[in-house]
Amino acid sequence: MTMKPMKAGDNAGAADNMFVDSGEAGDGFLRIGEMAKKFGVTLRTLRFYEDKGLLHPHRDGSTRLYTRRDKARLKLILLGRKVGFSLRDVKQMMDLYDPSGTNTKQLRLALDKSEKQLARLQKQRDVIEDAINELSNSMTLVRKMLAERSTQTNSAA
Amino acid sequence: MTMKPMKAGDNAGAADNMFVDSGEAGDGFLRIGEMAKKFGVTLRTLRFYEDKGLLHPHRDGSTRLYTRRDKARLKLILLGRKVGFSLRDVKQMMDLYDPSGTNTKQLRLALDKSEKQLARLQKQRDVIEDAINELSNSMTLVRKMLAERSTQTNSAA
DNA sequence: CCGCACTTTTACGTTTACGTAAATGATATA
DNA sequence: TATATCATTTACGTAAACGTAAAAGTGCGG
Repeated sequence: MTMKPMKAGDNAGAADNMFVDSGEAGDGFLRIGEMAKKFGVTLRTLRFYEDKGLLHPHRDGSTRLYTRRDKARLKLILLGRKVGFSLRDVKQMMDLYDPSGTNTKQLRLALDKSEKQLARLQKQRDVIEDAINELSNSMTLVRKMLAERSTQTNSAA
Repeated sequence: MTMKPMKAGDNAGAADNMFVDSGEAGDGFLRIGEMAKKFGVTLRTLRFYEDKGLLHPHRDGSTRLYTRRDKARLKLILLGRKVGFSLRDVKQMMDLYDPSGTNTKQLRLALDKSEKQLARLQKQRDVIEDAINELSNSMTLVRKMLAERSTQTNSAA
């Protein structure tokens, strides 16, 4: 009876309860490879996040074991990245999290940062719109120049 | 009396200038500081562009002298940057410019690159729109959480 | 002749989020 | 045992577009 270490991808939505805190080996602990696959990131990324203090997986000897908490944190990190926060910002916000409190300060900070980030995003969008317009204009010009060249039989500068 | 070696094959009096200069040193030759001020870039930027082969100002000894041609090129560079081209792309397109030809190949390359860049820009815009929406949603959530917290107990008088 | 503004070259620093070895260890299967 | 897969740490590399000294040369007014 070989207890395999369970290939990643087979345990996607199984153990997801919030109150299991087994001291020994319980399922729901992912090794780095499984964690990476589950979230579509690389091993390097997970180690990097840990190095930056964003994740704190348990250890079995030297092997990282990711818990439900780590999954929640990673989910937040990836959301933060998606909306354009730097990892530093994400960390700053996460560091304020206190499971035994109201987290009002954390929420305020998050909201504050979010407002600024939203402004940045809107500005970026405007810049891009501008670029799109300018580029479109240039392309129209170039197309005209090419059209002229192809209708002309010959010419010299 | 320093006779600067004028390039013979250049465009003598071509109708290409868009600005009238006021602070030039000599016959329409700008020194680096004037050039920088005129275009709103730093000295470092001009030297950097030269180092990358995007600009080729003349020299009076060791002093850079920017001609009308350099101004036109810089204008193009800055336009390229604005619409999101890399300096490498800009160089690649400029390197194909031949004042004695029809420049069909250059125009085609520019158009090709432009189409791809336009696609990238539109994609970026979409990503940003996505981010804006996600962030807005998160903010709504956070606001609700904060509202709950403040309607519960207390309140700072 | 002095000082000051301007310019020159060289070259390392900055930013962000990882990529990419290199060398080694641990576990599992054949 | 041999092989394969997964894991570890350390640390330099990457990309883009310059920033920022550092140390020295050039030109002009006073």
